[in-house]
This record gives sequence, C-alpha cells and structure tokens, in this order.
Amino acid sequence: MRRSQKDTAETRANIIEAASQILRARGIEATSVADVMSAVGLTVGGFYRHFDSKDALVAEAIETASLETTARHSEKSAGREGDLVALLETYLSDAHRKNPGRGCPVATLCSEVAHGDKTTKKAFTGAMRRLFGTVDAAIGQRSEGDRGQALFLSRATHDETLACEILSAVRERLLEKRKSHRAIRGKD
Amino acid sequence: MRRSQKDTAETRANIIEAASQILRARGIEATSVADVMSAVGLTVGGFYRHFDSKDALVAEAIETASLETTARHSEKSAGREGDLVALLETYLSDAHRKNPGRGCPVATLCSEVAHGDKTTKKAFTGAMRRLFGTVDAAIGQRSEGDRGQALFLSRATHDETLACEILSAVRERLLEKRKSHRAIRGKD
DNA sequence: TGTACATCAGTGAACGCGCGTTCACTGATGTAC
DNA sequence: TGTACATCAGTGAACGCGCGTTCACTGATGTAC
Repeated sequence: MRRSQKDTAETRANIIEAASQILRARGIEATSVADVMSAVGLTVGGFYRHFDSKDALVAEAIETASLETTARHSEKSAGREGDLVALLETYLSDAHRKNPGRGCPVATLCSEVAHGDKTTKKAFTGAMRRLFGTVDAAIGQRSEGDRGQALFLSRATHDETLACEILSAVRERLLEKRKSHRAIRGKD
Repeated sequence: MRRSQKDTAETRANIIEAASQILRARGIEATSVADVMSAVGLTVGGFYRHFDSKDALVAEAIETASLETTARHSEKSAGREGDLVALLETYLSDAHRKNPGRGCPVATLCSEVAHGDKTTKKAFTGAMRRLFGTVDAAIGQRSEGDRGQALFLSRATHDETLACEILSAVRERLLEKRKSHRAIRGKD
C-alpha cells in the first residue's frame, strides 16, 4: 500500500545505504537487487518505484559511500592539515582491509568499475577525486592518490583527460623521485 | 572425435591463451566459458575435458598473463637494471591503459579477485609478486609496487602475512617520505 | 473540516535470459595382443 | 606389422539456477471539491 512521503524518502535512503555496504563488501556483479532489498526488509518488486535500474542504484551507492568515508577522514584529522598519521592509521589499517563494507569504495571497486556503465564510472570518478583530495591534504603535496593506483584508476574513469593526466603525472613524478634518490646516494 | 596428444595439448594452451586475453579485457564475471571456447573455435561441451571448472581456468589464465607481461618487461629493459624509463613507457602508457587484454593482469583484476575463490587468489598473489619484482628492479629499491595499490592488493591475496606486510611497509614508507620531504623544505 | 477518488509504495509471482555444468553420442587415436 | 578394441576430445542439447525487470494487484496516502 501507499506510504507517506517521509516514509518513502526514508526507504530510498535505506536502500542506498544498504547497497553502499553490500556493494563494497561483495562487489557490484555479486550483489543482486534482491540482496539489497531484503537487507532493508522489503521485496524486489518495490525496487523500481525508487530507481530506474540496478546501475542507477550502484551510482548513488558509490557516491554515498565516497562522501561518508571522506567525511570520516576529515573528521579524524580534525581539520589539522597534513595529518598523515591519522590517515595511515585508518586508511591503511588492517581494520580497513578486513571491513570493505564500511571502507573506501575506490579500493573495493577499482577494477570492476572499468567494466561498468557510464553512470557508474562517473560516480566512481567523483569518488577518486575525493580520495586524491584526502591523500593530498594528508601528505601536503599533490600525490595522484600516491601513484601506484595510476593504471587501474585511469581505466576506471570515464574522463579521458583525467585518465591521461593521471598517467603522465605519475610518470614524471617517478622519474623525479629516482633522480633525487640517486642524488642522495651519490649514484650516476 | 578423439584427437592426438599433441592436438590436445595445443587446444589446452589455446584455451588458456584466449582466456587470459578475454579475462583481462572484460573481467572474470563478465567472461563466460562459452565466450572463451568460441574464441578458440570450439563449443562449450569440450571445455571440461581440459579443466575441472571455470575457476581452474581463471587461475591458469592469470598465471599465464602474468608470466607473459613480466617477460615482456624484462625483455624491454634488456637486462639493464633499474631501467625505469622503459617500464614507464610501457607499463604507465596510454597504450597499456587502452589494451588491458594484453596488459598487466594485476591492474585489470585487482578488485574483482578479492571476491574470487582461493585458487584464483593464489594465482593473483603470484602475479602481484612478479609485478613488485619488476617495479623494484626498475626503481632500484623495494617499492611494494609503489604504494598506492596497497589496500586493494592486500585484499586480493590469500596470504595473510603478505597482506599485513604490504600495509605496514607502505605505512612506514610514507612516513619516512614525509620526513625527508619536510627536511628538504626546512619545515617542522 | 469531510468526503470521494486518484495516486502510488510495496507484494509476490512471472518473464526471458545467460550462466556453469552435465550428458549421451561420435569417431579418430592409442594400445594390447 | 596388423588387427580389435578401449579411450577420450569434441558436439550440441539439456539441466537447474539466479539474475534484472515487469506486472496485476492491494490498500493507505494525498488531493480536489
């Protein structure tokens, strides 16, 4: 039966929240619409009153997950710029590794998103940008998400310019880095 | 009808080769056994004469892809140690980004493997180790695959010790790095 | 404020589809004599 | 070396299953008067 506008909005939010956790924990393809709906205590049929398709939900869930984790990180560093210790203790922790469902969506979905549709890629690109921002702030310099991710992140975005930038920036950085490394060691 | 031993071995190799390309291009879940078999010019039914399951094929395909790309990189750098330029021009190139089917399996499958079975994770862990080796050789120092990949790679291995090592090594490295960065800039 | 009716959130069964795997069958290959 | 037979690589149809999506239906909610 019909629900009040408040209830409807609440249900929608619940679906997104549940999806954002299940997707991060199990991956996109391994998560069914029915899984998400039953996690909220509803049946599949009602899903399409809230979303056009599974892809639409995935995009919103990624966005929500990204906003949540970004907020958590800036909260932990409590506004102090360059709080690298706080970031490392949360982001690169075993707790984060073992709890993908509440963690960074970029880390969990990076390679799967490369085969997703455009809406998904767009949401993921937003999440990537936020992650870069967090890392940059903690390190105190531009880092491109600290490099290694370059190739698979460049594949996961729909934005061709960004993809090229990521790769070329990282190439330059690594060369620079070796140069300074050799200078210190007196090699070459 | 029955084939000669030579033909049988050849077919098996063809299946692995085809799978290694299609898997890298489309991802594991998006690649069906039928896709792979028809790429080799055979029908699905015959598949199980060569492999116990799709998972078994995936594991072998990852191994093959990894060995191929590692060989290509050490060939390009022609034995010169620390040939970072050669690695960057191939690994972090737009060509590599746009041709996942012939590229590094670690980059394409990193997040999907985290939800795969143990055989798959083992094969992937081997591929990771080879990638680390390649990067280390080019940079001339231990790099843990140059860091950023830390979190999702730690999730993609079945090896708990390795997972922990990756994370803690990267944490230490980043702290060290900031220290030297600050020393140079005269901050702190 | 009260009433009559259109709207629509949620149900639960059904749809078509593609998947991994199995199976009876065919006939060339390998082997035992 | 020749023959008779067991083996098994590959075929193509079938299996059960879970998926995303649709649909007729129900009844509380929102709205027009």
